[in-house]
Amino acid sequence: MGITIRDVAEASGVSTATVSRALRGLPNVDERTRARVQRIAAELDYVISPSASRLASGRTGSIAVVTPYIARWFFATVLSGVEGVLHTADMDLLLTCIGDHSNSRQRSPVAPRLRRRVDGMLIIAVPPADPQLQDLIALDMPTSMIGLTAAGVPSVTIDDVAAARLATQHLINLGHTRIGTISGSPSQTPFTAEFDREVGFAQAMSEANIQVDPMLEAYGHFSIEGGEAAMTALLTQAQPPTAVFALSDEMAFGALRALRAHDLRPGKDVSVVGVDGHDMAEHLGLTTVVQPVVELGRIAAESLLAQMREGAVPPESTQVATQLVVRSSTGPVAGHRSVPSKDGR
Amino acid sequence: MGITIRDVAEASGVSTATVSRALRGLPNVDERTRARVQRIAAELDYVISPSASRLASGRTGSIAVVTPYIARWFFATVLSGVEGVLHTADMDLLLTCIGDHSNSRQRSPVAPRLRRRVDGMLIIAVPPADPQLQDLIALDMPTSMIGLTAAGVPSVTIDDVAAARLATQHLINLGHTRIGTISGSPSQTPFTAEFDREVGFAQAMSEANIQVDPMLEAYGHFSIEGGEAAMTALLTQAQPPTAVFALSDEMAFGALRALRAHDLRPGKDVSVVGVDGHDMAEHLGLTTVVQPVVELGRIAAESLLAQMREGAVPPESTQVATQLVVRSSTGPVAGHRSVPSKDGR
DNA sequence: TGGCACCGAGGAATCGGTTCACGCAACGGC
DNA sequence: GCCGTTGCGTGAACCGATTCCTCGGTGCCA
Repeated sequence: MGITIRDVAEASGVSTATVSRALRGLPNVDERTRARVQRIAAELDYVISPSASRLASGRTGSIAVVTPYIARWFFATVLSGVEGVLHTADMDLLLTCIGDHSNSRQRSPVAPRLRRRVDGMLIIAVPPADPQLQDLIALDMPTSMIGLTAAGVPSVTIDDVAAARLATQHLINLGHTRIGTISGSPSQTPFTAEFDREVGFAQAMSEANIQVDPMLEAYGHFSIEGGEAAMTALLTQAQPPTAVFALSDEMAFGALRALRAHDLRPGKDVSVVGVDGHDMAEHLGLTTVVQPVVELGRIAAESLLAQMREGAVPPESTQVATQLVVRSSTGPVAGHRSVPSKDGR
Repeated sequence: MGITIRDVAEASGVSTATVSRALRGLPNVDERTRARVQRIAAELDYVISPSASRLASGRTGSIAVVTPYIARWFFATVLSGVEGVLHTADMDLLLTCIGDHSNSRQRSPVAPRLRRRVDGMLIIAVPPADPQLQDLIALDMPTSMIGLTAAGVPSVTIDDVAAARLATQHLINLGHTRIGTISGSPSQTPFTAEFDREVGFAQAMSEANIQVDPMLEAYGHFSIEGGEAAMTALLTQAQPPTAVFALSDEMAFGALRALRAHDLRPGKDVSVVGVDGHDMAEHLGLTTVVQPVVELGRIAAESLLAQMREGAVPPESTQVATQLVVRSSTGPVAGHRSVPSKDGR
């Protein structure tokens, strides 16, 4: 029922070898012959069989995207950037969710499923400690990572340390000194970003000679609910912070909600800054350090394709610039006259 | 360099035919033989070549997911449900973004790319008028649709008419009569859901003998910004509505924001209800009709797999129940004593 | 004019499984 | 004792491209 290359070859009066070369734009085909073959293939509505092509050539023409979550904003947004590039490059995108640590046992390991099945891999922000990560890297195929670094693997990230410093310095510039943090979780396997953002915060604080008060550190597990609970915990202290740095926008959203529940005005009574540039940040008036998430996906995909094309390994890592966007959730500490800020770029 | 089935056959002292059957759990293999083959395959770290298997069997073991958006909440959430099922069924998930109407010209048509490449298709809420949709259906392969119906194709949806009625009746029960709507757009290619939700609204209004005021209809293009603009337009009328039904949660978010900008309290001065059950709805206190989005994806994927397994076509369409969740964004109209509501289920 | 490089093209081996058609042995029923 | 099953297996023909090797012809240069 399917038209094969042989049908096209017969109809064009050439060999299958020539048809193959003609349709793929390879050299050693007369342009008139090529045109004829293309026309006849179109007339016959011929579609190449990917399976046969893959078997014969050894190339699969597909890329696996491995991610711990699909529906979460950051991951879905990166994915859309990746998809655009792969679509244009005419590559198949195999989506594989590795699951987070909590349910990864229920999921069959993904590495074996990828062997012989794809030509390359894109890995999105899998926690470095995830046991599956090593298996993936051990597959030893062209790979590019997003929001995650590993020795010997090209990656695309933002400078999380710098981003956190930017956010923290913004609060400091506004006169805040009692600055709380909402980070992920003390024990669980952290994302790379989590660790770096904590470092950036500490750096900014120490540069400004402000002592970090361990009482002002709360954990929000990178979720909205977690952020809300963390902020509530901070607010109910004897000496609550005047400003809070949330390691992610989603936790910052929760923090804003907690403020409202306590009848406190964001940016007036308590300032909140996040990191990510979540879609909703604008609509909630959240000051945040924006990272170009779609771009992250695009760049990583391009880098992977380049890697596969040449064999010349691209630069180990790319870092993408971030930008502080000030909105209403941050403001000067009561009684402080703000220094005209030159944040962002 | 790769281990082939022949290597396994030699090492086990059987033919490749037997190895093939043994590893795939087919009958006509002695259990002792099967165990031995499995052990040796494992020892050799043998991985079947999907390309060869596909070519020989004619089955690809993969499913295409076709969607207009990847990063938007509804689509990403459906996708995560789909992925879970396909992962468990050991099927490859080929992600293809068809693009929305505005940029679909830049994108190469997806239908030809899918031919001979997948065993089935899942189509997520593509607007029925999208020209690509016909090409996809014409591929004539097992298909299941989500949030979209078409003659002869099994689909999974919510009852959008009922959902809209539920939302509208809730407002009516609270005593509102001047009820505005924020729908998508008057001219553009609508989603199925858009049309049905408008119908449901009209039904509920006419059942309650309330005249629909065409001045109270605004367009929000299913985006937050659009919803904000639409609500602003409604508020600046001579006789603004006391309640607004937004056809999607995202537009409702924009509406809430517009309220805040006008110093109006949601649920007190103006009530807002949405449809979707967006993650953020809870955190913004939005009353909404919740649809089980992950479930939608799961059911559709299961239905597709069933369709492929048997050949017995499953029921044309599944409709999933929705639930009204009342939060703070809706409240009785000023001076009205609410009837104890029995909404939702 | 002989030699050489190059272009366009064909023949056929190959990729690595799947599956059809059949072979062989043991077994049970009559 | 013969025959039809049933259970296990094998051999070999595909599946539909890709690609290496070969080959005739042509134009160019010495």
